[in-house]
Amino acid sequence: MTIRTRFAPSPTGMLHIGGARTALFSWLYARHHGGEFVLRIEDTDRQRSTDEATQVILDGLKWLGLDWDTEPVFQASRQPEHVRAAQQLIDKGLAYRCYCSREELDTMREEQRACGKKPKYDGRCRHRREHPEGLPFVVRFRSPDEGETIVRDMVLGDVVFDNGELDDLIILRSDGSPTYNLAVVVDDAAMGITHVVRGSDHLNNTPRQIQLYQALALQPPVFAHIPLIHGPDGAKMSKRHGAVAITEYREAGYLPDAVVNYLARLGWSHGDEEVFSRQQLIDLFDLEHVGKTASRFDQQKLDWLNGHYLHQSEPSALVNEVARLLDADTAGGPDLAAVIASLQERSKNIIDLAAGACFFYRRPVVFDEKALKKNFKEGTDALLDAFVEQAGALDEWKPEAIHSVIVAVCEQFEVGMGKLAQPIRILISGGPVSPPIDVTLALLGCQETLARIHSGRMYIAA
RNA sequence: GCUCCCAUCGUCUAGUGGUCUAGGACGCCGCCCUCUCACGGCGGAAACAGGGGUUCGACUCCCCUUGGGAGUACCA
Repeated sequence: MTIRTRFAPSPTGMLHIGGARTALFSWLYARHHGGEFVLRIEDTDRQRSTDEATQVILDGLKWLGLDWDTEPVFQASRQPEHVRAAQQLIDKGLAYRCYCSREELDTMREEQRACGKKPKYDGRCRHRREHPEGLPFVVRFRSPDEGETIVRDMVLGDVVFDNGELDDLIILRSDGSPTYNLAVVVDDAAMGITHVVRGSDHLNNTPRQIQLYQALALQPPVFAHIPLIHGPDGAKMSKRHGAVAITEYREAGYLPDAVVNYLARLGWSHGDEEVFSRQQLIDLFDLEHVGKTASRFDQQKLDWLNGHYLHQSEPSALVNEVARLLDADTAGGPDLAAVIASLQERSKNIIDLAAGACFFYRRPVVFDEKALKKNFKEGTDALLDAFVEQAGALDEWKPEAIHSVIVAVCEQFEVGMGKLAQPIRILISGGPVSPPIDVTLALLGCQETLARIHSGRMYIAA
């Protein structure tokens, strides 16, 4: 049997890190087993679904590299199927029309809550015979009163629910549209989904869905409820709790491979290992090693992993993203890939890279006051004069040659390299931080270096 | 409130009755390297929530307590 998993987000909110991990685990499970991974947009709530959210889901998955196998299914388009299933249940006497108003239901629940009981529909329309003309109604599933329903979960093991706890849920709204539990069952069955991997916030729905599978005489899939990712405060990820659209991570300078690796390790593990390529993840991933405990989102570890992947990247592979986030025109300046190479090991994301690259393409207009004060002392001018003279006479403007000049000048004046390197660095970049000074100057070019040193000294003197 | 889930360093986790004086990673602290910032190297502090059982022996199995989380919609 071919394994087929799906990711079924609702486009009512942005796809965040939690949803992205659910998609990742689902995708990994399918890819590991050589199966298929499909996408279904659960847009049956027409009021709250937005095209923007749908776009974030699609863009986010593409960015992460989680490819899906067939055209995405928009659930709303399958409404006729859902209605047909509901009718089938009515015909079998397993569903019925309920004419209770929202107000009536609200009061009922309030009363139950007041008595300390779990709010449940009491089934007052179950045995109603007459069908009043023109009165709005919903369709409810007649759920069994006796016995228990067992969810056999690949992550959590067997979870037993007492059927008495489950009330008659609405499967068709008064406008005739299907609700989640009906649609998800009908569609998962129709799409041939073999394994449902989803967040454990859905665990409580699962016994209801299993009952629907049984009522519709359909084969239920295997379930795997993965623990949720909580925000740094320990609460569920939501718009309110620091949940950021997954696409924001791209803007913040993260690499998709790093995000994927981080997300995979949140809940899943493989011994002591931390770093996994995409292919290793596909080869090694399994549901057996997914833990049961919820985890917190740890930005620092993501940052570390991102740095790791950034350091390992080919500079040329980073050019486009850096250019996209760089606030300067690179035309006429040093080769961006070479600049990136010089900056890589001291950056942990694309934003750092872009920020560090900026001065290569734009002359500094202001100079860091603190750095100036700290590094420009009495002897500095003499050092700079000597450097300018000797560097200007160089036949070859290469790091080694530049390095030799700096060393020679410092030896001549019997001072450490920092006495000269720092003033130069500040003059050419505006601040006290850059790649190694010889590499930086080589990249900048002889003419530009000397021009900046000159104009910088003029500015400071003024 | 009720139902369900969960419980190892601050965080992510390894650990499936003895190999645990509990391992790794991030972060943190110290040292080294050093032209800045980083990278890197070395070292360190840091956890089995509590209480009962079961067992010759519990981090590992069972129960209770406590703590955390989810659900409880004509949302998904």
